[in-house]
Amino acid sequence: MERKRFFPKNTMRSATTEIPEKASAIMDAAERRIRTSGYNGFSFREIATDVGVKSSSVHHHFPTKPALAAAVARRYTDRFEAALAKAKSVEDWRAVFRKALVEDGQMCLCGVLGAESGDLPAEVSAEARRFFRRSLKALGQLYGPPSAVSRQSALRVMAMLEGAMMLARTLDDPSVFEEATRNLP
Amino acid sequence: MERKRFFPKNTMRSATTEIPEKASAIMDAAERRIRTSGYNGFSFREIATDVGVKSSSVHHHFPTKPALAAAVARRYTDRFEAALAKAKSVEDWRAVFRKALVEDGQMCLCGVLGAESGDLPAEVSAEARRFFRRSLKALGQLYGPPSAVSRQSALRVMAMLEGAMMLARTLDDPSVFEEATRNLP
DNA sequence: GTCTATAATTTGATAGAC
DNA sequence: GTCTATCAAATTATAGAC
Repeated sequence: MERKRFFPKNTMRSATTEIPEKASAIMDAAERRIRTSGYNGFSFREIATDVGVKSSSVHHHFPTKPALAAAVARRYTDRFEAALAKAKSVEDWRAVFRKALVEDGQMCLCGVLGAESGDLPAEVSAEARRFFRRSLKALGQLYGPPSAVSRQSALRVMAMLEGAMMLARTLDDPSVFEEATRNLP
Repeated sequence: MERKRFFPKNTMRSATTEIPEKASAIMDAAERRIRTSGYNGFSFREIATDVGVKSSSVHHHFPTKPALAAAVARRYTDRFEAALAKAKSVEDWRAVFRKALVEDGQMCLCGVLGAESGDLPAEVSAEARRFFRRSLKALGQLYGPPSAVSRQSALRVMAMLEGAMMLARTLDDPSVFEEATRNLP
């Protein structure tokens, strides 16, 4: 028994993202594929199959592949920042990366994009760059006011977390992540 | 004026690799492409164009795409180990990564493959795994005989170098690598 | 919004002449 | 070993009916 709706079904917005349900499902599928195979490793048809529609319907929501990937990266950055908005220590950061790796078995989306950023569409590499600029700024604040020292600490931690994730996945051994990131500065 | 040859021209071997000249040129092109765009980011036709032949000629030297990528990764590992055979400190390791990044503007081949290792052909991901296993072993020896401590040091340094490379490339700023990897343990 | 149909291109791979 | 020619499949993307 459905209750009366304040909005027609198709235009309902999720409380957090303001993105239509179907577009959200498409982005979910695309995010999973990109985090597994990279930007060049997914197709509109795969995404369509994942969601249960045809590829032309995916194009209706996202006109081009770069546009879809950029939207996914932007949402990823938003969620990442929300998850770490209240982070008090580098251990909170470590926990977010660990969770993605161990529970979801996934890489950092922007780590994957960054690795192949050599010839990514401009709008996609721009989102990857934005992710790291913002993350480094937030991470640096854990080490005091902006300075050469706090910046270096942020760079070291970010490099470590991203590198450890890639190593753990390649070696198919989560303990690699635990070992590499134990006792971060 | 050519001197007499001991081998027909086509089967001359390079002194270091024992790989025919043409196959070597194909691997050079493939390596450059993979380190820029990843495994899913290159095609036989692009490689053929780079080398100045047709794609069917590439297939003559390497029957399939996974076979070509695996051969490239194997040769990369060999060269990497040769370059670091006499390494006395972690600074030597850092120098090799820096050179690739700054002088050649390229990522670590196996770092790129590792990032998209989620659905790589088995023979390709196996080579990426082999690269890191062997590298970690060699790197650990800088920190004394095999132990939990030397293993952890190797993991930390490797994660840092790979992560710093990816960060520097994504942000298009070599100083990111310098900062992140200054004063490695 | 989703579908069918299709265009235009690219992909990995093979057959066979030279 | 390299070429031409070709294949079957997949790719991104668009037009238009419902």
